[in-house]
Formats: sequence, C-alpha cells, structure tokens
Amino acid sequence: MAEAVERRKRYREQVRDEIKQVALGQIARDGAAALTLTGVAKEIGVSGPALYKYFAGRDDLLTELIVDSYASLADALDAAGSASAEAPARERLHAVARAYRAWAVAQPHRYLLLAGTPVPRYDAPAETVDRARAVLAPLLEILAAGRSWPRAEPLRAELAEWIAEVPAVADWVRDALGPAATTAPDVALAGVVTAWVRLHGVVSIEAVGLFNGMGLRPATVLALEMDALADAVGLD
Amino acid sequence: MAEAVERRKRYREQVRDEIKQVALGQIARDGAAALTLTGVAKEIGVSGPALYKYFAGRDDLLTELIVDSYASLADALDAAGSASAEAPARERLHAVARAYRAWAVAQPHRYLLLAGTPVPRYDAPAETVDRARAVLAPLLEILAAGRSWPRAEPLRAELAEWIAEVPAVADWVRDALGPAATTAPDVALAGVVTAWVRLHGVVSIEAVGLFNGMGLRPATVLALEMDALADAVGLD
DNA sequence: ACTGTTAGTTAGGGACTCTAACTCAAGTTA
DNA sequence: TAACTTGAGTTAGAGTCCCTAACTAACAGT
Repeated sequence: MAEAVERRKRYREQVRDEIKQVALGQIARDGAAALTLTGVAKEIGVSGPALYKYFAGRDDLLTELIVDSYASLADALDAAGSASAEAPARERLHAVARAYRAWAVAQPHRYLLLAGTPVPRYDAPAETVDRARAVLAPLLEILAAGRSWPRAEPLRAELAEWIAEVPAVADWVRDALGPAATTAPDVALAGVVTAWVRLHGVVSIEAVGLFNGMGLRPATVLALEMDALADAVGLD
Repeated sequence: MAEAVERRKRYREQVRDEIKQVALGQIARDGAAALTLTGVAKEIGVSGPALYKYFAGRDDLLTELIVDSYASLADALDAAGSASAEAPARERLHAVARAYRAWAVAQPHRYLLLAGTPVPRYDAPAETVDRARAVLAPLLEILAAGRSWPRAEPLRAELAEWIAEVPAVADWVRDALGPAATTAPDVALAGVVTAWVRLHGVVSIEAVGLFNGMGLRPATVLALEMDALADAVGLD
C-alpha cells in the first residue's frame, strides 16, 4: 500500500535526476538558451511529451537546475570555510577562493548558468536572489576579521545605508557574523563585495576561456587578488 | 561606368550596416545564440534568403559584429587615454576604467558578446585574439608608470616567461610602451592583467544584472578597485 | 471485477531555417 | 538596338523542431 506509493516516488525522483543530468550536458554543449524538454527526451531515449509529466516546461527545469547549482556552490564554499575554521583568516580566504574557482572550473557551464549572460526569455524567480546571497556567507564570516581601509570608505557608507534600509540584509549579516560580532557589518560587507567582485573577475574570465593563450595561471592571479585584499583589510 | 559601380558598393555597405544594426537589436532581445539571418530579414521587411547575398551565414555576421565591437571598445579606451594624456597616471587609470564601464553599460549585450558566455556552435576566428589584446593597449601605457610589488611577483614571473616565449606579445608590449620604456614589460603587463580582471569583475557583474537590488553603485566599486591597484603599483 | 492514478505513446498543429531555382532590373558591350 | 552580365530579390520546398491534445497500458487498492 504505502510501500508502493513510496516506490513510485523514488522512481519519479530518479527520473527527475536523470533529466537534470542530461539537461546539464546539453547546456554544456549547446548553451542554456537552446534547452528544451523535447531535446532532453530524445537523448534519454523516450518520446518527447513524456517529460512533461516531470517538469511543467523548460523554465521549470531551468529554475531547478539553477537552484541546485546555487546549493552546490554554497556547499562547496561552506565546506572550505569549515575545514579551515582554525586557520588564520588570510588562509581561510584563500581556501574559500580556491573552492570557488575549483567548483567553477570543474563545470564552467554551471557557473555561467549562475553568473554568466542571462538566459533570454527566462525570468528567474525571486527566490534565487536569496540563494545567491547565501553563497557568500562563508566570506562574510572570514572578512569579519578585517578592518576598513580608507579607499573603501565610500563603498562602506553605501552598504551601511543598504543595511539600514533593508531588514533582510541586516538579518542575513547578523546571522552570518554570529552574535559576538567584533566588526561592524558594513565593514565586513565591503570586504565581501570586493572579494566577490575579484573572485568573479578571475573565474569568469577563465570560464569563458579568455585566459586561453595567455601565459599565466589563473590560480596565480586569484591568489594575488586575494592577498591584495587581505593586505588591505589587514587579515593575519 | 565606375560611378555606377561605386553607387552599388555604397548601397551594399548601407544594407550591410542596417543588417548589423538590426542583428544587434535581436541579440539584445533574444541573445546571440538565437541570431539567424532569416530572423533579421523578417524584421527588416525583406524575404529571408535575400540576406544571404550580404553575409555568407550567421557565423559570418556574428564575426563581423564581434570585430566591430572590439574596435569600438578599443576606440573608446583609446580616446579616454589620449584625452587624459597629461594627467597623473592614477587619474588616467580612472579615466580609462570609466570609459570601459561606460561603453559596457551603454550596451551590455555587446559587452557580453565579447566577454560573456561564448556562443555555442560558434568558433571565433583567430584574429579576434589580437583584437582583444589591442583593447588593453591604453592600460599598458598607463601602468608602465608603476612598479612591481611583492604580492605580484609570481604573476610577473609567469608573464616574463610568456613575453620571452611568444614574440608577438613581446612586440605588442614594446609598441604600446613606446621606445623610451622606463618600466620592464613584465611589470607593466602584470598591472594590466590585474586591472583587466578587476574591470571585468565589476563590469560583467553589472552587465548581467547581479548588482541589482544590492544597495551599491557599481561606479563606487570600480573606483575602489582602481585606487587599490594604483596604490599597489605606486601610481601618483 | 471496477476504479483511479501514473507513465508513456502517437497524432497533429504551428513555426522556423536554410538551399535551390527562378524573375527582374540595370549596366555594359558589340 | 540587341545581347550579355551582374546583382538583388522572390517563391517553392525540404528538413527540423517544439509543444498540446487525446489515447493506451500497467498497476495498486477497494
């Protein structure tokens, strides 16, 4: 009785996973814009309309792929942050940066799904914004060990205002920093924004292949960028 | 005789321009992956196959759009560099950075055509690599006024090797720096790479819309990043 | 045996892209 | 003036593709 229903559910989940996996493969080959349920069905070896029992449509599938990817990236950074919990802040920053890059380089199309050219005719649901924010939480904790520096003053001021005006952000920062916050939220946030911009700068260039044929290792550039940031905010 | 041929040539060029303009509009709406000659023809109000007299195919059109865009961006940066030729190096760096961002923000789809997710099933011809390099020439001249700094040492070393191994790069650097080169090419190049990575970091995030809903002005972040770089390399 | 649910199929409408072959106008040359 | 050439543009057609609608098969439970 209930066992049969359970088995069905399991099978359903299994098929959904297969669909998502094949879809990712197609995205890697043909780009996210070309994703269609029928196309996935053909590759799976089943007739087109069958998949509409599993996903309402292309947008539905795409949304789930994006949400999954955010979760996966967040996990990777979280793991790096936790594993280095006892290390000096500078080393932790490097660890998280390496994890960010490693995740992106291992599956560039997935990274570009999150941070690349937006898919035309597709409106990401609002929940993805929160997911994106959650990814950066480990950085927030690490950069809370830093201080502000003169050049960052304008950015810090803007972020202070943002925190003051948007309660959701204030909550998020407070949670991520923990109760015994030694650094002001706006200062930590300024560091996070800078780190994120630099991470994305290096990683996205590598992901789209623009470093190809330039005699440099992206990891070198990334390490340099993170060290420069650590110097600026005074991480040990 | 020759006049008629001239008139035809002019008309042809005019039509090609119209095609390119409409194509850019479609790219902005539907993404580069969805670009087709037939689609452009429909919008122009002419029957599909007509356009095949002007472009061999979609890839041909796309290549020309990309080459044009590189040239346009290069012009913009060049102009900013020239206009500030007498200013201190730090101010020149800011000027070029502002020009870079302004160009990209005014037409994000065009920026993403150059530096966004690559178009699937499209192989950019080799010449685009040189075009891309040319864009950064103004930065090279400006950052030649800087020195190396300890954190950049690994990157500098890698670039020195690259310069030594690839004559084309060496030539390019020498040309851009001018004959009276006070700074070593590898040092200047390390600064350029860093500047480029940061420029792209800020600008691409803005172009894909990831800054939306974050209480900060991209220009503030960009200025901070450039100032931090100027500090590191010791620009006045 | 009967009912309800779920997975899957076939059929069909609608749209699109590009190749091939043809028309038409204009200019050139004999 | 008549024939030839060149280039722009059109229509016709083959090949794809996606998704909706309606139907069939299998299965579990009453």
